[in-house]
Amino acid sequence: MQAKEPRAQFHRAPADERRLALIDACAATLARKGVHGTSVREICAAAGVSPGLLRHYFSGIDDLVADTYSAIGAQVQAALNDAVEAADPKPEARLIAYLTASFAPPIADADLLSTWLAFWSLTRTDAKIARLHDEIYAENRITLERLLDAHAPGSDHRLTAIALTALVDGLWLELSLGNAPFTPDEATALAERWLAALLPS
Amino acid sequence: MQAKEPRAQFHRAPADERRLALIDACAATLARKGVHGTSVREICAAAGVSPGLLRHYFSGIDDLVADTYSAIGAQVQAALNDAVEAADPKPEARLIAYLTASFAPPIADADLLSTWLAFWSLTRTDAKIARLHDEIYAENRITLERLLDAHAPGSDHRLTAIALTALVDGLWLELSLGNAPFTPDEATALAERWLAALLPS
DNA sequence: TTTCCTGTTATACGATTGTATAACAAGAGT
DNA sequence: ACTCTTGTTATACAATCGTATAACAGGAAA
Repeated sequence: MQAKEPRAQFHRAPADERRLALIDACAATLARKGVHGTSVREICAAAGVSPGLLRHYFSGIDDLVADTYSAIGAQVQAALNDAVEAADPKPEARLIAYLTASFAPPIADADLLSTWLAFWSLTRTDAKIARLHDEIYAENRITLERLLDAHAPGSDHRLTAIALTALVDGLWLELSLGNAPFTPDEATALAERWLAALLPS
Repeated sequence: MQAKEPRAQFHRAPADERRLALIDACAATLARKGVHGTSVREICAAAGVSPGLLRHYFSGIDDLVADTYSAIGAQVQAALNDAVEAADPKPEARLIAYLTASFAPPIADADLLSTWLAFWSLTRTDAKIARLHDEIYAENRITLERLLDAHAPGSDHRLTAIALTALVDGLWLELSLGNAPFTPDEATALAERWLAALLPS
């Protein structure tokens, strides 16, 4: 004799809010459980919602993951821009703020890296994710080139921006992966030193 | 009426050979199908072997993935060392060869990156993988520091090695992800230029 | 208070997952 | 030619996957 379970109580949320909750839950699950452990049921459990609801807001789990990439990418850009605006208005200070923001929260974060790795690995198999990647990185590069130009006008900063992006990404990666053989402060010092060496003012 | 399938022919391979075949198949599957698409059956199909055989050589799929990380890590180190030995014996040439080998095959390779991303993402969830990561990166850093010391003896190259590793990793990453806004030659030129700027000879 | 829309839950489905088990056969040793 | 070990296949299993469907109930509108 099975006692029939009473249907769980629930709250009707505005569409935007629920979509966002699912996106957050997706990012959190990607971070904590990895690609392998991220399933519809796991995401919905993290969002405190029944498994079926995912497909009421997204056409499928792949669609949700893509939207999560979009959202996280925008969050990162926003955090970087915030760091720039919070800095001393001198072009050099703004530039350094942009570069070194990656070595402090919320950018230097193990959870963020984990989700980011998931997106990178999907780049090969998912065309939509690949397009998002190109967009996000192009925007990042343009922003950096603009800051470089404000600091040292006139010359072409394409390759400098590429190299600085690579340096920052590499440092951010090891830092967020954990057990890095250097501190965030050392990473910041490195970025400043390399910038000075390559852009004599 | 189902006609009984005749049992497939098979070849009895030496243990080492079959283990290696499974490891290669695991790497290839990780690269082509991503973490999500890498299953016991998929790996064994790639190895041309029945699904059950995996557990005759490995305690499970996680064990195989860890061994694959070991093997791929060793292959990468070997390729880097080969590049160094093939270079002009001058310390500077050896150092540059080590740094720029990442921008040419077999290191700059989309498949290699895909498997590497899988390993990175497992770092969070799998303790064995995390330990392997630390070992591989420590070895890489020590090698680089040694090459730096041969080129410019006396000073402490810890932070220089860290920064160069980050730069190279970042460039390698974008290059192998595809659609990079720079060529392998430009990456090589960048590494040389930055090295010269930071290590005046 | 009642109605009614629809956001939400619950359940079911076939496909696929990792692993366990037993039958088979390849090929070396005799 | 025969035996015997064991590498290999085939099959089965419970668990979990993504998705489809229908019943339920929250809560704004009337």
